[in-house]
Amino acid sequence: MRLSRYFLPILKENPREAEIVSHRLMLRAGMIRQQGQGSFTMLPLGKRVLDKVCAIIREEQNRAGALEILMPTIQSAELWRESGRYDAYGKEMLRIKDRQDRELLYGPTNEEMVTEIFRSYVKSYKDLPLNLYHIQWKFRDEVRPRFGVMRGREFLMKDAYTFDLNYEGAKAAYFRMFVSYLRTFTRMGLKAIPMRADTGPIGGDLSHEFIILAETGESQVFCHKDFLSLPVPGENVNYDNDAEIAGIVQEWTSPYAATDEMHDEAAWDKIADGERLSARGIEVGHIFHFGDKYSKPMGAKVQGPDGKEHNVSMGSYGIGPTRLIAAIIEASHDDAGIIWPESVAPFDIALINMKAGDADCDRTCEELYAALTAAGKDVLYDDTDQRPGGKFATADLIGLPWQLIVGPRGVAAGEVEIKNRKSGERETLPLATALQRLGAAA
RNA sequence: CGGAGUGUAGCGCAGCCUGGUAGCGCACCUGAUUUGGGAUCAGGGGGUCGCAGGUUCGAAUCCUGCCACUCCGACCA
Repeated sequence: MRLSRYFLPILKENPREAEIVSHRLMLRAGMIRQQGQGSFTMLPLGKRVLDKVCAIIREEQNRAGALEILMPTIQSAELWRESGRYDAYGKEMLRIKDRQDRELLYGPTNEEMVTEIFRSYVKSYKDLPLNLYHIQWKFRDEVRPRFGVMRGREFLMKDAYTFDLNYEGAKAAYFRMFVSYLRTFTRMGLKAIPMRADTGPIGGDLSHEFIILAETGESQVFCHKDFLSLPVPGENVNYDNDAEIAGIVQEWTSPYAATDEMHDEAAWDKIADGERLSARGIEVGHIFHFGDKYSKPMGAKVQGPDGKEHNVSMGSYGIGPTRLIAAIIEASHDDAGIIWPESVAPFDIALINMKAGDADCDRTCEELYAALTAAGKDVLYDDTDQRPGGKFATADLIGLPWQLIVGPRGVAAGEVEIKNRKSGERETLPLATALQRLGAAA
């Protein structure tokens, strides 16, 4: 992509309304446009990051056996009356009426709808387990939206819903999502720590929040240092092997970890001083087993091997992609701007032409652009006639992992410079070597 | 929903107290000189001063009501 043809409305100054760093940087880097309280347009750069984040989520959901669907945003009040939640859900639910005066709502979540889908097709235990997920916009009329996309009113959400014959099956399904989440967040360059969450009236111990550590996190968290070095399962993890999956979950739930709501001072005190990690965290995912909470009132039953009908045992598993983007920035930035992990960077490389209009610089840049693009790299080519300082500042701000800098002095010597955004290291290299370094055959 | 605050050009702000018809920096357009870490000079365009009433000869400025947004709290992915 040529910057001269791109839409990248960067801001030099901090917008007044943005307090936290991710909100500031997303606005400054031209990723988002606020359209109202807690609602945002994803501009081209932001959309690219969102797509990368969603792609990783999809790959890991699919790998763990979940099947993607897409449910509507507008739901019928009828459905919610079946579960009893139409009245129970508070003012956060946006209730609307259509022209026939039918009562509708903009979905804050989809348990009822997915349960309705399930019950109308699935009648036998032989069709289980089943895991359906979707990535869809949700609306919650939050009392107080804040922190940019971190707590919006309209936000994108990945929700998976599992259906199993009994608790044992549901637990295995829960574990698969647990492991899938470990892989998902790791692939985004995040260290996510699963922490026991409050299960409320449902009870049990099958609810975890996945928290990433960031200085600006909204909640206080406590955990054992061991989490920082626990191995994350690789691509070859076998989701069909319940014992293997359970073993991983066992390993990841053994050390102490709790948010301040679930904090247990007694257990905390037993950990040696040097082993404790007390930090701020951001919740990026939440998994929850809720048994027959919806299947029972809504009649989602299957016939078991015993010939009897069983209410299916369910769970739901959320990840907020829009929130994740902000969380990644909170965890990875410096004074100059964002530092994208390679897996979610909107482009892989910023190709900077230091002197657009100079025949040698232009030609060299075109060659590099063509070679890198041919090698499958996403390149943002700064072909504008801005001054070098401005180009560097922009490149640092939008945080692409690599900068490939082409200036008249280097070009005359057959050399270009590459800079790693994260480490700040720069190297002057012959063209061919630079290409190799950036993953394109020379 | 309680408390605090802010709305003046695309962004950041001054002007308001003490009323006289709007200004600064950045950004934008034209031209010239520049070009390795946010250039310089000259010229130029852009504003129903959040909205609606009121006071006044005259309102960005004073008064009333409303709206929007931000921050703190209770709540939440």
